[in-house]
Amino acid sequence: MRYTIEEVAVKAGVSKATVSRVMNGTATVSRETKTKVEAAIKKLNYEPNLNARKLAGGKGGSIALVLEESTDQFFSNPFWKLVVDGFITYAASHNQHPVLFFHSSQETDRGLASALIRGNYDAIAIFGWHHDINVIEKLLPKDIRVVFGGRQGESARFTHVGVDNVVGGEMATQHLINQGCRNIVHITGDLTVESGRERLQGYRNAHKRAGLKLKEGNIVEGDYSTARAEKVLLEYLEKRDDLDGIFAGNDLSGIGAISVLKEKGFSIPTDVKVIGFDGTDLAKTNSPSLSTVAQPSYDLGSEVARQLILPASEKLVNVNLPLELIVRESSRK
Amino acid sequence: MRYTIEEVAVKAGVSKATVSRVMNGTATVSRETKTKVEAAIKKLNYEPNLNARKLAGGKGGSIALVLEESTDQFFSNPFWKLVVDGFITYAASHNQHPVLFFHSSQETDRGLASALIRGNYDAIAIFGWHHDINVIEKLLPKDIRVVFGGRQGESARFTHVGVDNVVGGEMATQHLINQGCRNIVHITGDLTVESGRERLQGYRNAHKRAGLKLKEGNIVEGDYSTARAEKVLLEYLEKRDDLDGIFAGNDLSGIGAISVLKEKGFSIPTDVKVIGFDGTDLAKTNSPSLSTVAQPSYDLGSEVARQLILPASEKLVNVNLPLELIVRESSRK
DNA sequence: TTCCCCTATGTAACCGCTTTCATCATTGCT
DNA sequence: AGCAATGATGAAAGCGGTTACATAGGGGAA
Repeated sequence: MRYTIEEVAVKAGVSKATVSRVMNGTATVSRETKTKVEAAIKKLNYEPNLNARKLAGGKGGSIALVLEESTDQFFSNPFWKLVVDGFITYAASHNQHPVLFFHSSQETDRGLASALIRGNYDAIAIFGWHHDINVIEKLLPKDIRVVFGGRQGESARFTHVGVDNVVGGEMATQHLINQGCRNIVHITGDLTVESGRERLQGYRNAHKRAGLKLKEGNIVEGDYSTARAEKVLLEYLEKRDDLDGIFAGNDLSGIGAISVLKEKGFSIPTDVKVIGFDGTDLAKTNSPSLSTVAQPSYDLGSEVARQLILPASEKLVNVNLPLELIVRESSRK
Repeated sequence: MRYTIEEVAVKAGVSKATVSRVMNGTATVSRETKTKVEAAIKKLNYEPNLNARKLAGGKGGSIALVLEESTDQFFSNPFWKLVVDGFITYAASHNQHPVLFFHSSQETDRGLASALIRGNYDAIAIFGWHHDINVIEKLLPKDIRVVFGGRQGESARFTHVGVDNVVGGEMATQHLINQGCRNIVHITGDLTVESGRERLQGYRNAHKRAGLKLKEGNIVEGDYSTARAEKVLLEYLEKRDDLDGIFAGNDLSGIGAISVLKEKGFSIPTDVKVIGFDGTDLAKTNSPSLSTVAQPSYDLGSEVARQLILPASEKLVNVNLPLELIVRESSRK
């Protein structure tokens, strides 16, 4: 059976209270007593009962990572692998064993909130949330720390770690313009998601700044998937074929675009230059290799984890991570 | 603030005990009282405190899915997506919101066990475990149900849901033999994992049954990844090139094998026939499409979830799911 | 009617931990 | 030497549930 704090106390010849103090470092305990208690803990292989601890008001040292993504997107986009890696690795190095939640769209927000509440985590990271942030704000107890990943938060209560997708969209578009493109198609990301809308905004901004007129017809709506990008680009090409550049909402879409272009006999980058977004390995290994605006995905994960684990006293602030333009074959002059 | 059982009791005009009984259905309660209590619960939007409940000995209704896979493998192999999908979907349809654990190899087994213990789940599914099953057996309290996925268990205490990998290996190899292959290379899976060893055994069995002599040199060790398959096959081809069939440990490896073969000028399936394992979409969309021994991945996930959720009174039994030979271009005559 | 059993519900103990409050021994100052 | 401040520790009261045990009606059999 599992030992309890009582047994540790007896073994160490002290009271439960003292054992608790030693474990949590919440009060001064003499060196001597501390040593005794620690020895007892180790000898008994004692694991505190988290339920009891949390019930009594203590922190449990458990954190959760919520992924509001279809499993399709999640598994097909290497971006997520890096984020998760960064998150888990950072957490592990701080002795935390994070738990993952998938929030499939079939479920209600309340369902998720309910699961999170019941799970009683100290801190929760949420990636890809594209609902009303209020749902979370209302449903979760105030003492649970929440950090949003990859999103520009508008909440006073929660912080976020992300990238400036507007700037990213500008970088990508500007690059194509610099390379001589004048008729750039944007295969958007998922426009129900903030990042998708922001990258589109960047695309608009770059046109304005360069004094280029933007044809609304050049904006075709994707959803971050390869299949969808291929489909919408094909539809686009049925109507016009004078494009000379494509800014795809992410690498997956960019790869889809390239495969369609190749199939249709366009030469890349001579006829059409293409750039993606995310900076995944897929872009690197694609043929031709795909230029991209790279997000520090791994760092995104680890920074979020860092914020989650920071002591409660620490004041959190929003963090914007840098983007990097990576030029490869698909957009060379 | 969150309401407690006490407040529900007051609101309903009954005692805490009765509220508890209504929630858990652990004793007979009159229709009338039951209705009152349920109304109170609904009106207050009451969510029981899981910690308190579990502390008091109740079941919490939380289940965990542990994935003992490198995130690399996990994200690159669509097999896992289906398993997770099946698991989550089944659980969701039974009002369970499962939690995922990644067990990165950096951590100690104890670390995982410790996290699991602390998390206090009612039931735990473990996929891809390739350590001593005893670790789990020793560390986890006896009242936690554990089901292993994709593994032939040898434990009296735990059940498993999986496929017969030996038979699968035989099916694949036998198929190639039927197609006329006489010099079949086996790019093994990860031999540190049971499934890898079993598929290899099937490969051996098929040779024996067919009365074919097996060249040990034809067994090249992969690790279920595409990259590794390409590497070891290239090494193999440097020495001999008279092979006429390849049984790859999984689809990922099969795809790697095909790309190497194509590059080296072999024609598929004319010169060399190839078959993979798993039945992922990757096999279907590959060019040429890859024959495979399909696992019911989705069902694997959902069956494990089903076992996890079954009432405690139910006696669990090991389940072997059927495999299916799918013949595609890569192994046609 | 009386006794017994069964149903419906309340009372209170307990799960394992944290934390407030009280106690006691020191230590430092005046 | 006397007293306050300080440090170390124990006792006990919860935290929000579950459940064993007790109690109070009601109905049927004797």
